[in-house]
Amino acid sequence: MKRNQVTAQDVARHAGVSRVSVSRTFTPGASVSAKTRELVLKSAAELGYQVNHLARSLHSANSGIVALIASEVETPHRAEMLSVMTEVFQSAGKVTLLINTNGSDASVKDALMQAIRFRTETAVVLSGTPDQSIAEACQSNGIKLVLINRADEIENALHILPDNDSVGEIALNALLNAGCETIALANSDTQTASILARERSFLKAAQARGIAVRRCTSGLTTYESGLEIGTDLFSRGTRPDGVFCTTDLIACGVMDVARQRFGLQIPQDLSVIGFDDIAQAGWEAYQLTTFRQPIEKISQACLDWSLESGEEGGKIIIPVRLVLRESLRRPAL
Amino acid sequence: MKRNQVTAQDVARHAGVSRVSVSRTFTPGASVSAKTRELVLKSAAELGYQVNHLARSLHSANSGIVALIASEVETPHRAEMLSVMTEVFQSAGKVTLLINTNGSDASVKDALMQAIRFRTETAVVLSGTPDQSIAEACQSNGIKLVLINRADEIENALHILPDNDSVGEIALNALLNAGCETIALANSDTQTASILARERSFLKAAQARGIAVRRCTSGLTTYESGLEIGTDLFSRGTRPDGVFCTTDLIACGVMDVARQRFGLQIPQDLSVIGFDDIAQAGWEAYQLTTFRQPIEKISQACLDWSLESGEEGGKIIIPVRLVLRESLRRPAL
DNA sequence: CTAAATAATGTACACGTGTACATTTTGATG
DNA sequence: CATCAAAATGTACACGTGTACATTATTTAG
Repeated sequence: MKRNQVTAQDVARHAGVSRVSVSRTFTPGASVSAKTRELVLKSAAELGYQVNHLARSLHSANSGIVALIASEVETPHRAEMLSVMTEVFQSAGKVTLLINTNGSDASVKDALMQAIRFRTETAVVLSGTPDQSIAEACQSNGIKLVLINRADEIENALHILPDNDSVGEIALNALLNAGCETIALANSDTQTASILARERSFLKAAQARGIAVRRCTSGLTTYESGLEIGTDLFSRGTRPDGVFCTTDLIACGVMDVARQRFGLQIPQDLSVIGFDDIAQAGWEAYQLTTFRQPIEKISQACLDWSLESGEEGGKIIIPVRLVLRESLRRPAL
Repeated sequence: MKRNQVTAQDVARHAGVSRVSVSRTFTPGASVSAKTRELVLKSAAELGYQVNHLARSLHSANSGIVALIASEVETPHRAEMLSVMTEVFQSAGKVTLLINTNGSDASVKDALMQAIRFRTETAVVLSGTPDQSIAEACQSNGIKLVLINRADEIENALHILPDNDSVGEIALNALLNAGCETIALANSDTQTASILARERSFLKAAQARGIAVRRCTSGLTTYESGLEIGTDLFSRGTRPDGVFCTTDLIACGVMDVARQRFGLQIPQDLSVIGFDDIAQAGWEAYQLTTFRQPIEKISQACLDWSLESGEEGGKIIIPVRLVLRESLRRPAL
């Protein structure tokens, strides 16, 4: 019950050379005469031969495989992240295993187990937090661990996270500069490290100035939650005229419900700030002022660290930038 | 320069059993006593051992790897597709290699070469069209080929495409039922098989009824193209009051420019139909009537065929369904 | 042309795993 | 306890590749 595939042996026979000559032809820097290389390449092309990287990688140190572990892949921000990540890793000759951790809590562990089974060089965790035991299992199998937007510290892993602490101050300033007087914060109920950090820094900045903030949370980090939060915000109590949403999806929901159900004009009646700079934030219907993370830089940092030989982890704080659009009454300076 | 990893040998030593016993413990249906199995599992957990699937797969027929080949992964429809596909394949114990073919034409070929190198069981091509030579190379390496939304026929490959031919008739009827009198078609300039097919079937249906259709195309299949097309549609000639857009992204652009720049009300002044049913189509700001493909079914069909032992290809036409929302004046019956 | 140096090829083994076959252990039956 | 069947374990090899080492062919230096 063997699978039918073209092997180096087949090419060797077809080209009338030895099997090692085939191997050497496809090994950069190996010693083969121009003539036999020619023969081998021709036969390989004819037979449709490609080096079996699975076999190669059980001999050499590197498998050339990187695992991307993420949930909610269909979400705009995640999808962009994955797109850039795959591009960056591919341009370095790596190949990416996309492991979808939908829902289940245990699934991050399962995902990392898969990463081990396929002897991934690196595992980039974009959602969920691995516990120490599985992290150790990764490392004892020579797998480097990168955590994106995770607060929890894991020994020897690389942590990449946006500068959430400075976000609150910037957002608050922008809202105040826009002339907002009743400030609100819209967040999901998800206990994700990064959105909690944004919330915390916003509340802290407000407290430092003695400004009251109405905090309104609901559901998951989705557009639909934005609708709910918006409904709650505008139908009860004093209407806020400035909202910081921890996510663009939530912001879009808040904006839509503000306009459609409450007849509010943006930015005349309401200023909104989001986070992520998803494609829709730039759409005419929203023109949302939001924070952008340099996804390319994050991906590049992942790759660079992944290629390093060292073992020690680290922490990279990525600066974020406020992208000014029309959802603020007067652009902040 | 060996990589440090835990092997079955290590586990065997640690558990005081033979290496094969370890192998058998992780091979369903193999004969191991409960006692040694216990020992092995305990040691494996302690050492963080996971079976090396790369090594396993060069002995057995199946690698357990499936390749998803796509460009524009950050796009809503693609992202959803990938999300569902990975879920479906993962639930069957497979692992997915995401290969991003951004831009370059040759890159589909490169992607398939990667698929061969990693001895993928199946390669699902979501964008770009492979030529016959590389398709043959895949098959001589035992890789099954699935083409999604590709018109070109490839020997022994599975072709899955939506029922584009019936789309035109349905869309036209819906627009006419909504009372539209000046009909337009908005499309990108991309020569993608599926959107060309939709355009053709729409024009054909209109011609069969003697209805004139203004055809307006521009750029890539993006939101921004929608803006351009919309600008062109509403600033020159008779204003259409019904538009079929071959893609939701284009539809969103058309809707936005219609409202923001031309003050048109939807659906009072303009009825719009899209295709794909991306998440944004359901957002309050759009409420776009659009066609939905059963992505889960498509993915499942992929998986099923992938698991089949047979070699022969086939063609599956997937029915599409019109999702009625508020972008049509009067809902079609 | 010979000797030495270099390049090219061949041989043998290693990587980590699964499995056919042979062997040993266990358990059941008389 | 003896006998036999079944279960468990061990041995040896295979999967497709890379590479150290030995060997042969080719080039260079003298």
